[in-house]
Amino acid sequence: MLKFSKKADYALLALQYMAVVQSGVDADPRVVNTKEIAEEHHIPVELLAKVLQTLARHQLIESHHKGPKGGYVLAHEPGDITIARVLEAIEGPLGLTDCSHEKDDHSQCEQMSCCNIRTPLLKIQDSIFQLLNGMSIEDMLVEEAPLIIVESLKPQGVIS
Amino acid sequence: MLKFSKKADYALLALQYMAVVQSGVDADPRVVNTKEIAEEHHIPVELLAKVLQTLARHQLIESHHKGPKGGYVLAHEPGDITIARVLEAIEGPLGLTDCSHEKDDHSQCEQMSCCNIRTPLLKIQDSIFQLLNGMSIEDMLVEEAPLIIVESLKPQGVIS
DNA sequence: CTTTTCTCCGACGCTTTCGGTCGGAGGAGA
DNA sequence: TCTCCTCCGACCGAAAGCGTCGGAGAAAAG
Repeated sequence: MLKFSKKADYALLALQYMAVVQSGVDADPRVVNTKEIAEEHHIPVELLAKVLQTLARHQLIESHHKGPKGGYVLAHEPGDITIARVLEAIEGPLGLTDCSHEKDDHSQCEQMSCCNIRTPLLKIQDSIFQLLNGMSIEDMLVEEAPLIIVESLKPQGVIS
Repeated sequence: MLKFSKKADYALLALQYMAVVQSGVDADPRVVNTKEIAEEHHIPVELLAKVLQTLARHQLIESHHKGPKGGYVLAHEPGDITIARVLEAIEGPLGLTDCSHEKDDHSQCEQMSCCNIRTPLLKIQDSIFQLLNGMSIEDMLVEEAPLIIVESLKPQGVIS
């Protein structure tokens, strides 16, 4: 449960790799193609290609030099590409429950009227969003990942 | 993405309802049966039954008075039943990535040696765990859900 | 004591989503 | 102009999740 899909994993791997190459600390900044990333990380080429297509469609990356010597380039600074944006691009709008988003047909779930756990669940959801929005591809470049502190403040007057 | 399964939703709804009934603020404490919870929340009876079976197998609830006038009772105090425990009971051990847990056959994923995003992802995972362990069924009883603050401290010397 | 009724319990089938694969379109370089 | 390499969209099989059904057991009624 709460597991990232393979596509999400591949997307993060690819973006991190592209950021490393593009920042040019090891070599010259250059465009990278699908095959290179796939072989580097031992993942199926065709599937990664589809993932990169999706990222390009959501304008997180851009395809340059279509043809030989072509490839992808990050469309934004690594610090501007948050984990939340990547996940939303790959897997659509994210939310813990079905009633998290306004449906297009304005239909609401049957349990709405008698749902007593909606509010606390939305709290958890917001916290997770905050978490995923607070970390970006840039934070994945450094060896020491940023320290994230989660603090739970109990409300006054709870049953103890 | 990151969506709870229906079964997890039903489990939380049922546990919250049981806690309310068992605490006896509105009526006398009593055991509750599957049918009552299902009708109260408009969810399929049979599916809820299976969810409650799973919860009982993991000793989060106990079945009493098998037969007429029978039902379930919480096996622990509402404050001791955390969201994380419920999710683990329903959906198995939770983790963002495949390499989160030690496999029984000690096999590790192919990307292990070239995985540069494992550490930051584990950080996020730990934060979510902290979040889910910090909230319990008890916190779902009060109207005002507990305030959860997520704070992200950037490490020193990141690329800016 | 027998019967009935109500409950919990495990196994089965269907639908949807995810993971993976294939062929086609388009552009750059030789 | 030809060839090659890249990106792009559509297709298929597999797995998990969701929902349903019938059976076993125990308590209460007669």
